[in-house]
Amino acid sequence: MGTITKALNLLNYFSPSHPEIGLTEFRTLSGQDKATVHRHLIELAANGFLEQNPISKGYRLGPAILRLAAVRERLFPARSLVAPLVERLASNLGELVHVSLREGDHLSPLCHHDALIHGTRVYFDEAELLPLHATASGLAMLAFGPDHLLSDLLADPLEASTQFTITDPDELKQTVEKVQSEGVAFIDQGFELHVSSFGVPVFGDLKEAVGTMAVAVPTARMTDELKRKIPVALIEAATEVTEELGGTVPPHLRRIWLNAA
Amino acid sequence: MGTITKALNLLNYFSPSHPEIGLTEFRTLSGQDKATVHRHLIELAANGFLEQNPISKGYRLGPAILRLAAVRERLFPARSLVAPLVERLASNLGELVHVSLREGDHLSPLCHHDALIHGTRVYFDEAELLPLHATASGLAMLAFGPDHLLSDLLADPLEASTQFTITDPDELKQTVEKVQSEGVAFIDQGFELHVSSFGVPVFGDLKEAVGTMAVAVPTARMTDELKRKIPVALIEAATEVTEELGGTVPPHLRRIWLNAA
DNA sequence: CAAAAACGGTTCAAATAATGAACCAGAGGT
DNA sequence: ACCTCTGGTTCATTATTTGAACCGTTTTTG
Repeated sequence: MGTITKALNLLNYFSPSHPEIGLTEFRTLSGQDKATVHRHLIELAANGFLEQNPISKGYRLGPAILRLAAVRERLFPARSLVAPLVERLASNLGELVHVSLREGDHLSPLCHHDALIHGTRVYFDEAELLPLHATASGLAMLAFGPDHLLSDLLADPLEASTQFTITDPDELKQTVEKVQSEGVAFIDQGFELHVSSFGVPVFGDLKEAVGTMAVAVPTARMTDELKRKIPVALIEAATEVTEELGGTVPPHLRRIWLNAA
Repeated sequence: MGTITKALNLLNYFSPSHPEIGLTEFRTLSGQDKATVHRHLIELAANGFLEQNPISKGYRLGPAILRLAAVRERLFPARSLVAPLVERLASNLGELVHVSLREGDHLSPLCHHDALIHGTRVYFDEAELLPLHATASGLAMLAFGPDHLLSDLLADPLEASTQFTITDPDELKQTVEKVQSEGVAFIDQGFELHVSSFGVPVFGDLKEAVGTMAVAVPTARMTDELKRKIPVALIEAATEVTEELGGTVPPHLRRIWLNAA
């Protein structure tokens, strides 16, 4: 692991429940030496990626990130283009919908929306990276994204998020093949207990999936009717998202999706 | 300059007019060896800070930035808190207003708004870092930010953005002192030709300025009336911004501002 | 209230990782 | 068919990163 990766990984420890992180905590989180972490923090701060609270000495995410995000959104306004489609689908289904983009061997939430019409709801953290083998989104990415993802993933043992997470390599391969032939991924409590979800790929300017769109439903509320409705609605919405991103759905998947609808 | 800084600096070459950058162009922009740049790009991409267009082979900003920006905004929603104040002031004055935060020895735009009621308007690029000695915002930061900023800046020769930029160290020192005593910075065409601007500091949880608020006006439109109106309105708005950020205006500056109003 | 633990931060020799000149391979262009 | 411009790779040399030990404060705690 290069120095750059080590430093950038420090940024991933922040989350809404963890707004400010001190030196010692970074050390335990990252498992690296204190001096190393400190120098990385200093350098990240000098570049505006972190800023230090002068009182508590803790670090938090800095303004450079906002600046770059503004540039990215201007160049490639994925978020603002996709958000309305996510909201519409969430309202139609009355369930949580999210679109995520691939970030290395994980998925990074781009935006999400929850209709909030039910008493129970799925907790979704936009700060959290989604694993590929434990989520419906991830399966969709494995099935329609770059080929190397699956083989890379199988190189190491699969980590279980719940007791339902697929950890057997052969089972994962078969599941991915099933998703490839059906065009929609479904996972029951693979990432969070009591949450089931459907996922489909979305495409950028290439033939490989660049991201995914998914619906997450509390398992208790997952009726047969929803199991019919969600894939159809998801396919339709994902097609629109793909178009908004300037991409095209590969012909073979388009045929599968037409049959499913 | 450490490896991390070198890599992160690569991200700063992106701008709305420069959405995608190739390896060779990065090499010329950064002046570093091709192999070095390439490895840095690969590592940034592996962490989601960049993504590569598989057809053109060019790189663009990646999804990790959006994810982190979402976290930062949730933790410290500066942008969303400040935006309405910026819009209101811009509408009141009919001119471009922006709020920027300090990012090392530069200012990083947080948000801006232009009332767009005039035929001519100031071009403002949220991707561009603002120098401290050439902008009204920068002078306000030098005057009320950390002390080391001015001395650090004077260590190297001052770069001229226009023929009106202050490049003489003594003149800069005097100007900063003037800003300290008056509470408001004014610069005429110091950064862009035909643009004049006023700037004031905004404060975070500390006694040092964490950012600035500024109004930029085409010089041709800068009447005596505007020169009276802008500082007063700016002081009022900056006080509100400081409050929104959870900060306080230092007592001595508060007194100066009261006299000015 | 004093001892001690915890925290942020620094130092410097040792070791590892970054570097860059030279080298591939493919895509256009002439 | 040739040249040139692109992105990308290699490997010995070099310089930067590394981390155990150390320092000075702050905050627990017996």
